[in-house]
Amino acid sequence: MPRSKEQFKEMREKTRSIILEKALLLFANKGFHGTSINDIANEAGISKGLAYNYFESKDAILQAIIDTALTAGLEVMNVSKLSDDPYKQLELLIVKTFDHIQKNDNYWRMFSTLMLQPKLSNITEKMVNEFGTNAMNETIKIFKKIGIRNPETEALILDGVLDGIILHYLFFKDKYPIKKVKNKLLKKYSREELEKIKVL
Amino acid sequence: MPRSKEQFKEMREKTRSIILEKALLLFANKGFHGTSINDIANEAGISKGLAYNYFESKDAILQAIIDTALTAGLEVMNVSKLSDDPYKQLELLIVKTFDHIQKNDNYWRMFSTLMLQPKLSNITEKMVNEFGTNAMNETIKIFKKIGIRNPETEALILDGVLDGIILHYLFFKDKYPIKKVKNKLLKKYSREELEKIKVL
Amino acid sequence: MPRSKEQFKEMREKTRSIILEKALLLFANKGFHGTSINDIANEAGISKGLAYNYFESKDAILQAIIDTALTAGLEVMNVSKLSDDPYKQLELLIVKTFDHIQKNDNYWRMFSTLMLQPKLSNITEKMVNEFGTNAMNETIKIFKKIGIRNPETEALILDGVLDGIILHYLFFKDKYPIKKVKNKLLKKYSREELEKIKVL
Amino acid sequence: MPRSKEQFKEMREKTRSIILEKALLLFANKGFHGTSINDIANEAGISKGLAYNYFESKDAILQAIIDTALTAGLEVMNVSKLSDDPYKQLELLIVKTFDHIQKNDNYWRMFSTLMLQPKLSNITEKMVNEFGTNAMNETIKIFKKIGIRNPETEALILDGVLDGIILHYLFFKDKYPIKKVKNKLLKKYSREELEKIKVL
DNA sequence: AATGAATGAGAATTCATTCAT
DNA sequence: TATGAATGAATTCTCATTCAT
Repeated sequence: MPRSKEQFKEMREKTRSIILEKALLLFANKGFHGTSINDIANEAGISKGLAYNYFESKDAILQAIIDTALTAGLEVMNVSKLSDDPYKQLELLIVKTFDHIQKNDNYWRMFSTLMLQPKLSNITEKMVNEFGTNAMNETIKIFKKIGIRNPETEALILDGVLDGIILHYLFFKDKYPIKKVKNKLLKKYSREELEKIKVL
Repeated sequence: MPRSKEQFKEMREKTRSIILEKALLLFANKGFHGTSINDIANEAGISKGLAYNYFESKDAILQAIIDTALTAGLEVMNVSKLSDDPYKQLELLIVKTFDHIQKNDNYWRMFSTLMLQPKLSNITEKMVNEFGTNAMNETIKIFKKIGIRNPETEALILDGVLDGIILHYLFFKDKYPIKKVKNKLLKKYSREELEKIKVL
Repeated sequence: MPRSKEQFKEMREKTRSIILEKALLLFANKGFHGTSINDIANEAGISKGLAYNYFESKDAILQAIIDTALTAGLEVMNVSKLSDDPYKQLELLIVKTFDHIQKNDNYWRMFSTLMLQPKLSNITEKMVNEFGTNAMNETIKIFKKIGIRNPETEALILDGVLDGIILHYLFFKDKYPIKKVKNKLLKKYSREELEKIKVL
Repeated sequence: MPRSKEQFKEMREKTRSIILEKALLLFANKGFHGTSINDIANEAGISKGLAYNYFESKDAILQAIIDTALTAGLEVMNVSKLSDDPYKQLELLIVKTFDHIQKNDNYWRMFSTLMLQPKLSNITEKMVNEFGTNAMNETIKIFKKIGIRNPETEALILDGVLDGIILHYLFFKDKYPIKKVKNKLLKKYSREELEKIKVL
């Protein structure tokens, strides 16, 4: 008597997510090129062949990881529906970004190593563009609402500082005083401070 | 008539720097893993075997590129001897950093892809630490001189925003409005603006 | 109410022949090596595991196809019981061969790709020998009855020309003027023509 | 001191032809799919990697074998420049074909296994078409010159019988009475016999 | 110093076959 | 009987590194 469709689906779901989980861990720690399918299979406790039952190539595993994260990541940016106050939105954007990175540091470490790797850019490019454009647009909208001069440039700087800090945090991990930096940033982008530089 | 020792040394030096130059170009465009020794040798117009006469491994080529750049890079940070005015120093730091990245974008593109790749971190770690610490110290010193509260955190933010912008610039290249962003940043870190936030 | 044994047997027989039918189609179109058990199972609408319930290996499927066809093929050759006239028999042999190939071109295309593949010859050798010998004997008998000199060599030539034309037809398919060639061949082996060359 | 260009060229030439020679032998005896690069390298006494220094893929080895043989094979067909007499040409065509096959049986055995294999047909198709068309044209020309009715159909039959006999010979090798068959065929296509069937 | 042929240790991928249910 | 997840051995291909000359 064969297993039921549900049972099979469950099995697949479980194995699939183990593969993705372990692959992410390895990609983040050893790099994409430094990780072999063998590594992933061993770590996931399955055979090399089985990995190919789930993903047609190593690239497809990466693709799946990125796709999964893309959805989650875009959600973070979506602060406009949480508040109408642009100052509050700004605060939320910063807070949620820091939160997200701290909770998903493996993913972002992996992603950072890939982002500028030209050979893989067909996989990452879509991600970066979709994500980046989305973040920028959101930030620009906020700055416009606040009434800051040159909202586009100001957005580039905010996104820059966020990404820069993320980069440093990913590299130095626990040695990086992420909390202090976050608070300072929140102050810099608080209503009081922004009022001062509105006309800059 | 045998060549003089000088001539030999000169030739070696020249070949060596051609290898490094071509390797950097390839690493930046195709990634470290995507570039083979063969590629480098072909591009440099020498044989594969000869490349090993100059560098004992592919890693050693990378090492040499990084070492070379480290020296040049550290020079950029050294703004304290150009002026005694901390505001002027800050301006110089920003201007020189942007200049440096624009003139050495291949190097930084390559470096970015490597920085977070743990397998190569024995090579890059030294670089990052030396460079990063140096930059931080310099920036902290300036902020202290200016009398800003929390100079360490402020320095982390400045270094963050610089690195973030560099990252975006490296990724988007000519599509990135680097000039506008630079000017905005210079304003943000000008005497007038800093006076306002001194007590932040 | 359990199904009767008859019903079960019938179902098995049906599934078995679906497998063989689909396998033949795939072998003919993608080659034996180019066809996976998965392909066959999918095409047959069953699971991979079930295929192994019917055949113990991929080779066994091939074996079964060949065996099935062997029986049908041998029937074609059996012209002696349809007429006593050797000229009529010759005509029938040619006509039936052409008919058979046109109706079973998938089978013969598959078979041709296999015939000279030594690794599979343990499977095909029996087939070729049994079939070939049979055809030859039949042809020799006819030529002897007609009274042609060197009936063995003549038979080799007739079998040769038939197989050669089949090969060309299988390769060129609809582009090959099979009808014209058949008619010409029938003339060449007609009573009138054979009388002329009897003493050749 | 490096080897001279000549020395390198010689080395390459030698290794290359060993690879091709051994590959042909293996392809003919074990089939294309039944032969691994490892087999070829072992047989050729070189490392697997070196084989890839000479040919970029297993397909490329096959391609090279076919290309080499194509040139040689086309030469065989070129009987028109050896004599102006169409009867003599016909005789030469038959004799040279038999000779060629006997001397190159490995090649033709390999080729036969490939010809109808759809997956490889992009490699073999060109060969078959070029070769087949050439042979046909040559034969048609001869039959036209002789003044036979339906020279095209007659050519299809001659080419058919030749290919059929080749096929049988390749399969049965020494058990096949190739000499007798050749002589009988020469008689069938001699001036005397053709005169008889001219009007057929 | 210089060449490029040669090696060999992996890497990704495929697929016939087995197995637990 | 039936399913498809799981295995593992084999296969193609890559490339840093060595070596003979």
